[in-house]
Amino acid sequence: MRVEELALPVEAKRVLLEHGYSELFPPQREAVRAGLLEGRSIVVASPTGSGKSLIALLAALRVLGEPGEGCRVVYAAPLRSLVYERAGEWRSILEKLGRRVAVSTGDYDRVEPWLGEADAVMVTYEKLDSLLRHGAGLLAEVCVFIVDEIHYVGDARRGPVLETVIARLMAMNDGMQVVALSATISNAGEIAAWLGARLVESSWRPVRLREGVFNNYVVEWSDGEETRVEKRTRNPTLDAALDAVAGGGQALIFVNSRRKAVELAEKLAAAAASNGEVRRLLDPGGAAEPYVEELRGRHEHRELNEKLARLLGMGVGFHHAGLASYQRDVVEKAFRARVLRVLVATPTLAAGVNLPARRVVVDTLYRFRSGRGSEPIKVSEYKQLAGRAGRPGLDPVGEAVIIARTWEQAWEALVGYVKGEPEPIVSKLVSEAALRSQVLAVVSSLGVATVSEVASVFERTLYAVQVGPPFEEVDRITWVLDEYGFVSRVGDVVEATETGRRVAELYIDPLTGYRMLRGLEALRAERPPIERLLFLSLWSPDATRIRPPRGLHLALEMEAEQLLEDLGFKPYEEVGEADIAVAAEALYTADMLLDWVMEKPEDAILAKYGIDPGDLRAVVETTNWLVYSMAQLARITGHPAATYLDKLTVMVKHGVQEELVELVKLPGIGRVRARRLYEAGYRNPGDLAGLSPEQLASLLRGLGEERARQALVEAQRTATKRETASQAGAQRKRQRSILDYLGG
DNA sequence: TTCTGCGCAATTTAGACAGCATGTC
DNA sequence: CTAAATTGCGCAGAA
Repeated sequence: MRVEELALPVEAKRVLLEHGYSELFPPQREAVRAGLLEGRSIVVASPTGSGKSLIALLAALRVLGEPGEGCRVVYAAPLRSLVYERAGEWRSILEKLGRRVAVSTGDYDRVEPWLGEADAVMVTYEKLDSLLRHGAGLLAEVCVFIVDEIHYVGDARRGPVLETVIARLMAMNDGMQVVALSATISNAGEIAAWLGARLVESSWRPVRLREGVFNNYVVEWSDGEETRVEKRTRNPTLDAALDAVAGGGQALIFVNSRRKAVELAEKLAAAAASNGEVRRLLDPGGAAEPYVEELRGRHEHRELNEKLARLLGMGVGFHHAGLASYQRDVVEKAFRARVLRVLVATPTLAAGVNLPARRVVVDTLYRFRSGRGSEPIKVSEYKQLAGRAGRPGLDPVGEAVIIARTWEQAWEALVGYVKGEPEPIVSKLVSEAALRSQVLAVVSSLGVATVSEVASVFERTLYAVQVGPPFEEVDRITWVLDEYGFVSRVGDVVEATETGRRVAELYIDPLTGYRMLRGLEALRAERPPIERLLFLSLWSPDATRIRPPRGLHLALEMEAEQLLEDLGFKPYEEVGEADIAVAAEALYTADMLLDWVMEKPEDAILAKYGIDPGDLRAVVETTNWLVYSMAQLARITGHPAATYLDKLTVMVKHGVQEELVELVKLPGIGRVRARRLYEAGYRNPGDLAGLSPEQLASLLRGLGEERARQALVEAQRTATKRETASQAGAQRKRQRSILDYLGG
């Protein structure tokens, strides 16, 4: 079946051909035969790389393929990176057809103001949930809903969001086409039945996959063949990788800890240094230079950049979530350019962007899970890793190799994983945390409703299909929310309170909101101590925390107990031991954030707390959101610290003291430059008025004149707006909501 | 007094979603 | 209240 033959508008087909799509892959053909282009709902369960993204695009083109009214297409995926990657393709194609594609994720900077008029809206699951909570009108006009990686419904943390969103969207849009894309799963039929969809199952891959188990320097492949592996480094994992490199391919090693990722990369580099053959196998020659320079040229993250640069220069890399995003980018690009022959990575790489290699080496099938010790990963997780093997066009066959350390392990790997079947997807909707959040969202959007009306929203979830409608659980949760003060329940009738509605919109866990409000009661002042405010944000189920070293545990816990008591929470009575341990972590993380807002240099913070750039970024990002939420809660409850919390939001985001809050809002001005300006006597945007772009640029190292000009324009704008605002006097502006720019 | 080697105890252990366009006398 | 792997520590004995 060829693209030309498809029942799509001529123009759409022309653009597809232009982009190199001509012949359909088998799963794509089957999807079309199953009615993809007639608007049938479809579940496609097939391996990574089998062409599911074109299936999604075809579904969009069915309704957006020619100019005219059309209707809305929503695409949802679990990771921002996936949304952006897909959006790039969609834009290049749909925009040629006069359609508007909007991307909306939690990255505020990238929200298009015209989201409300977009033809295609591309979002993360949570963002879609958030749009629903804000009552975005566009969601009632969806005719095609594409859910990528739908197997995430089985994920304990994110699955409940996904299945509720799907249920609500299906209920809102009768006859909506649902196109769900999934990895291979064992109960795809059940998922299809849930969605009222036809099932397309396929094991077809663009490159054949061979799986095997390494034991005692012999790889036993699933087809019974055996290959000997040469001992080059005496480390089985590295030798299994080098074996593929010797054959002209690249290898991707998956490990279960960051330390191991770095360690293996270093070991391989050491082997290259002492062994000529290994060195020749890996040597990137001058090709590594641009990547190495990019890292050495930065003046922050010195230690990590030097380590990474040294390794990249030898053709080896590591990759994990502790890296800053530019560092990850460099590593990914270098691997794609085949400058790196071996890359050692944690599972980030398997879930995120597409980065295949001829051979995938799975160092271990075990992973640590807090509270449960080391336990075997799921078969589906292994399949996800193995699925990265084989670069289309470059490798004749992809190979996945599991490293076994004993005969027993080898047997388990072969029988349980290589020949194993992925687990079925099971709904995780009914958990306290998931339900309280989702039930509040539903109550909040329904207005006044009976408990059974609320519960009926969950009738179209996967949980309802697998277990039955969760009526009793929903009923119970409404009482919990009533206790928190976010819902008022009288008899069987429920209604969200004002704070309840705001908590739902802010997208924080109701427990987070409840704790914040209670804690704020004990901090009734205009300027409560920063560390207490930070602690309150960090002691929440939504927060990202860093782990204190063991030695500090006892002291931190004692301090945490005291702090909890001061904030009005009774340790051991209402706050359990586990939450006190969380509080100790929160305290430690608050210490770090305090250094951050005191403008301690980033590298000094990383060293002091033993963390990597990516960790600091994660803490800053989530805490910024939580402090913002706390500020909002303070505002609507008339708390005196509201204004100060607004400032703290900016201080956390940029890592600055209070006096730099205004300066740091200017584009191109971060914590370092703002401090420089301040010390030079420019204490707020208005002070910059007399400066020319050249003057500003020369004042701030590394800032180009164009960026300087933009900063000055913004400074000018801020200064005048302030004047008009004060002239406007008592006239109070309506509280803005997200709807103002959603057009909902 | 300092260094080395051994065995046991202590320590550590992946990832990444969400809000928002301001506020003074 | 889990478990594998690595690091840290204390101690004995040698230099």
